[in-house]
Amino acid sequence: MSNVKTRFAPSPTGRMHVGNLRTALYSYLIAKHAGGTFMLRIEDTDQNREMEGAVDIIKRTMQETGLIPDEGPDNPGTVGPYVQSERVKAGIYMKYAKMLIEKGEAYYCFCTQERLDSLRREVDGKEIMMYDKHCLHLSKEEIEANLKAGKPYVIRQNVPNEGTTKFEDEIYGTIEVPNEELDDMVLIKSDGYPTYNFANVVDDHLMGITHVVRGNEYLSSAPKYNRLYKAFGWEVPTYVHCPLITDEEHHKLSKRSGHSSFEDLLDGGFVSEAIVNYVALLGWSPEDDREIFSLQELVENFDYHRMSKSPAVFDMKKMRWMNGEYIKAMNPETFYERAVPEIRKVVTKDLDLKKIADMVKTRIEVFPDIDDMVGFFEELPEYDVSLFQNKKWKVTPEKAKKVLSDLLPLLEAQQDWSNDALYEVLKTYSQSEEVKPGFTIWPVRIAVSGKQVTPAGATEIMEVLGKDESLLRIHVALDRYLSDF
RNA sequence: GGUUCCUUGGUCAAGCGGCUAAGACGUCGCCCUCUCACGGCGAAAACAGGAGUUCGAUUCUCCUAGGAACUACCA
Repeated sequence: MSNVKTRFAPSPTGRMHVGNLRTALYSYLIAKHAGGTFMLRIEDTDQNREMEGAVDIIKRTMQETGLIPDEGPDNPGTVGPYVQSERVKAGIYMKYAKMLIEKGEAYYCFCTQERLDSLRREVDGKEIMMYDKHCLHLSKEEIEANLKAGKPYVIRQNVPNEGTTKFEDEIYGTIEVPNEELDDMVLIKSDGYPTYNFANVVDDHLMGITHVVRGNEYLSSAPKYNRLYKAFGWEVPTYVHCPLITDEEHHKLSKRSGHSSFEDLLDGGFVSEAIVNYVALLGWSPEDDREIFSLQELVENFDYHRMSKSPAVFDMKKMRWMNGEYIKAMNPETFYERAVPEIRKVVTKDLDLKKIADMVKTRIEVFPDIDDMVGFFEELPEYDVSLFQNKKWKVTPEKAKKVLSDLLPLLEAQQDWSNDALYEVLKTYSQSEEVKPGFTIWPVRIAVSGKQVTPAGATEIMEVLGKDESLLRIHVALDRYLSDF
């Protein structure tokens, strides 16, 4: 057992978008590849943004993706509690914040919202604010008096205005930031809750996290966290910042961007293994050309030193391709189970669903693709007579009419309505007429399906449709669509 | 605006001083074929620009340009 310990620390604000999912995945992989521990911590320090049921979504997502935490709210280890609101109640954060005040690394701030607002200014349409250290200069007496008077306060980190702060990231190397750029960020909010900035440092240390894996949006604030570790005299963890995942406009994926959450993808007919697999390859590549990886195979192969720095666009096309690969690799039973509900949306008749499922398996990328493909089994769609036209086989409506009229008595006499037998009938007829089988089959396909493109051969379709329905459809073609020719 | 990071085909990416610059998705073509798909074969398509360092830069350094992230009592 190695001593590597990572954590996934989401805040329960809704569905999990794929950027978060990938962070969780990389965090898991780094721990598991090293034989270490993977932990889940819930960061619910913002009561305003918290969403009912979001914790369940997180847990369910981790369950479905296989990213099972070794420690977490449901299976506590020795460093709990694993939910930050519970840690607040235990007084953990306040205790450490006060330690920082004693060291002069933090201070009480009693500034009102109005005063803070007055510090705000707008640049390029964006509002920016830098705290002016006003309360740093309060005397001991003033602070005491304010506290006694019950004035609301926050606790801020005290960052000097000179010098620079640097830290090491495993992916990005040394990052150095001038201190004057570092705001005196709030550590403890006026409601007594810690901010992410503070809770995260305290918890990661207390919970023994060795590798902090998180999104690259924290890269520029990481120096501030480093100052906190140093102020406490704690060992700084290994940082692994992951490159961003963006939409096709190259903007960070956010909850607002739509079909980008794990659950949205599941709803859209993607399988979770494919999602995990695809997302793993956004920002990391193996040594060889392999692209299909199970979670276990990822654990074996994942070396975080091969992570890339540049942001990656989430490409729905490739995601779909990969999902198609997983669908094709599914065993027929599993596929059948997942396909039936989709087929049932459009086919209510008592047909052989197993055969229909087999037809679509290599033709879809995502389950809802099935809908458009098999609707004609339920009901013959309206179609245009021009569909009978085919340049490759040189079929015209006139010729189609002859073929179908010729075939009708042969098919009516046909007993064995299996695909093979039916194909024989068509082939034999073609030979006697001295035409290619394709010439004969084309009109049959149109008549029987009302479509030029079908997920199966014409005779397979007839087999599923059954004799009565097939003949009925050929009659419809002759009487309704081809009567004028 | 400031700070930080990023920059190989449309997209994901390999490359870690010397290569005809991999591979995958997508696109296009051909083959297979009872249409479509699957499968097979093939094609088009990239080192942002400029200075250095070097015998030699996609690879190292600097500058420019472009993009992104951050800049909250959100995480």
